[in-house]
Amino acid sequence: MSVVLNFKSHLSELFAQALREVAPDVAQTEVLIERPKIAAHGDYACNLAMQLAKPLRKSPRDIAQALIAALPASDAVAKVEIAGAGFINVFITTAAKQGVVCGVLQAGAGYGHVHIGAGRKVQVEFVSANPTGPLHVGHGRGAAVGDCLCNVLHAAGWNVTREFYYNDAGVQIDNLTLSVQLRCKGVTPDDPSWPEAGYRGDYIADVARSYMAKETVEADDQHTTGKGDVNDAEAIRHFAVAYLRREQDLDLRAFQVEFDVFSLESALYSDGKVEETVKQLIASGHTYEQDGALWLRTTAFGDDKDRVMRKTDGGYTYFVPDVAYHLDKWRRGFTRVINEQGADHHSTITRVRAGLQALDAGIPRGWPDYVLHQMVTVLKNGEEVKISKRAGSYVTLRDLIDEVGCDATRYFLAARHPDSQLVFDIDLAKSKSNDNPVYYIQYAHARISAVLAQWDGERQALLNADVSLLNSEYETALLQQLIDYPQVIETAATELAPHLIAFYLKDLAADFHSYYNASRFLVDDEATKLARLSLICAVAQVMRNGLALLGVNAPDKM
RNA sequence: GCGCCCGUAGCUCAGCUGGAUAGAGUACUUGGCUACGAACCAAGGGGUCGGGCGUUCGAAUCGCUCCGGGCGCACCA
Repeated sequence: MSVVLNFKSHLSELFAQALREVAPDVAQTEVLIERPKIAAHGDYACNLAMQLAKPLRKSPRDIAQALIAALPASDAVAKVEIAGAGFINVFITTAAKQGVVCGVLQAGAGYGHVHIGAGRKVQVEFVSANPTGPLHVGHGRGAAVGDCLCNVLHAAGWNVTREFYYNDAGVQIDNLTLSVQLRCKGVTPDDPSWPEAGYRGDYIADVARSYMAKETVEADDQHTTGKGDVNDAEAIRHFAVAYLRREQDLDLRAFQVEFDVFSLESALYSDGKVEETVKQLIASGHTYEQDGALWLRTTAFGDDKDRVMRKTDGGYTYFVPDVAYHLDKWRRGFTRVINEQGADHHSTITRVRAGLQALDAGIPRGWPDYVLHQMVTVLKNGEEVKISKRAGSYVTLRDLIDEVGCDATRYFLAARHPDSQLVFDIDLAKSKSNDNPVYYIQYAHARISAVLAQWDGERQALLNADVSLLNSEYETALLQQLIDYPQVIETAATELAPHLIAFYLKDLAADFHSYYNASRFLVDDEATKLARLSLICAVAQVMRNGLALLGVNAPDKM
């Protein structure tokens, strides 16, 4: 008997065959296999008969009857029945389900990986904060969601590149330079002369102090030393950017997020890529001069108004290097790019895509993809927290990591649908109790580790356990969870919804805790003991795999 | 005013490309450690899925509309 590890696709194939025989005319109909919510409705259900009722002008139940008669035999299928309006419910044999234990133990860390990506390249750009201050909670959400998404895509068979884009040029950096310079001169933000757009956080003073003390900072393998000259704006700019990039790098390291590539906006200028993009846009005929500025006719590509490319002062708006940057991504061979960013930047989507279309470079209309996360509100003692000492006007990612730890921060920031606003409750994330889902999941893993540690056998023996002994309701539920895991990864990857992993793990942990309370593992009967241990060993493996996708530790003790 | 996102139990949220009786956690009420870790488990109450109309055999899910909340509408990023 061959081991079936993906029942959904297996059944889908069986029904497709039956369909070709029963109704060749509509054999193109997509076969959907779903998991019913109620156990009495079987393990899998197919609604094909109901879909075909109209085109075939027959009753769903008659069609279901015919489909069942034509269904090829399979070792994995125990029973097929018609229910309700014409659902076809399929029951999987327990033997086939029990096979998953061996499957998990053999595949190990690779269990759950699927191949929908087929090794294709995908670039995920996330965080991409301006080097003008420490990372804030919003960047944290971007980091958690983006990193988890990358892990999920990798597990789904994609060849992933993580990229961070630094906007180290432009007006924001001018403001940063000015702010640091003023601090060097001893001017503080409460002084009346402090500019409206200036940065007010305490960290600006740190940068100024470090620059004046001629310290050396290291960022991206480059060493930058403060010149100590209050009047050299260029030196201050250079130093401030390096200083803050290092600071952000340290924030990311503390959050255990790593990038493959860092791209700099300034490099797009020095490499001539911005100029080249402008020339190409002009050549494509979608630009015009008006009021002393150069405009791009983005309205021709779905934007609600045209955009300025070159300002009257001769500088380019951020939009031009953005287009140049994305053209560069395309030329690097990324036919798929996903930009993860805060929803407050959503207006750039239309603009960047319009700019790329205007280039006539053969880039598809909907390229690149976007995942936008909504805003984060931080709550403490039931009240919203809006400021931090260091940054002044916002809560930093570092504040959260220091207060609740890396694991809990990552979990909470990744465990929500990106589309919904997030309330980060510091008290909840900190609580080492049953109301904290992170500990709930980690505790399940630690419990399994503790049981296995007390068992004096060889792990290898678990591979030969008689899994046919696993047939209690608790065991059946866990087997089904293990079977579902690859499907969860597939859905999370196609929907770009990493939060599904977090919910899955909570469900898996819940089923395990129930099992734990209802049964003993280290029993006298050797066969029973091995069977149960092999199951919980497989559960622990899947927990490790899933937690790794979230970037959360799976501790053996806590 | 225009665009994007959201509205599901008191609170925080799931609900996969429409499916059968809408689910968790938390809070509240009860019960379970001389048993592998009680950071756990079991049981109970709690809902016009924001309102309305439509499409469909079938809608929390799709479409339209209204109400409410967030974000964005720069020659800032």
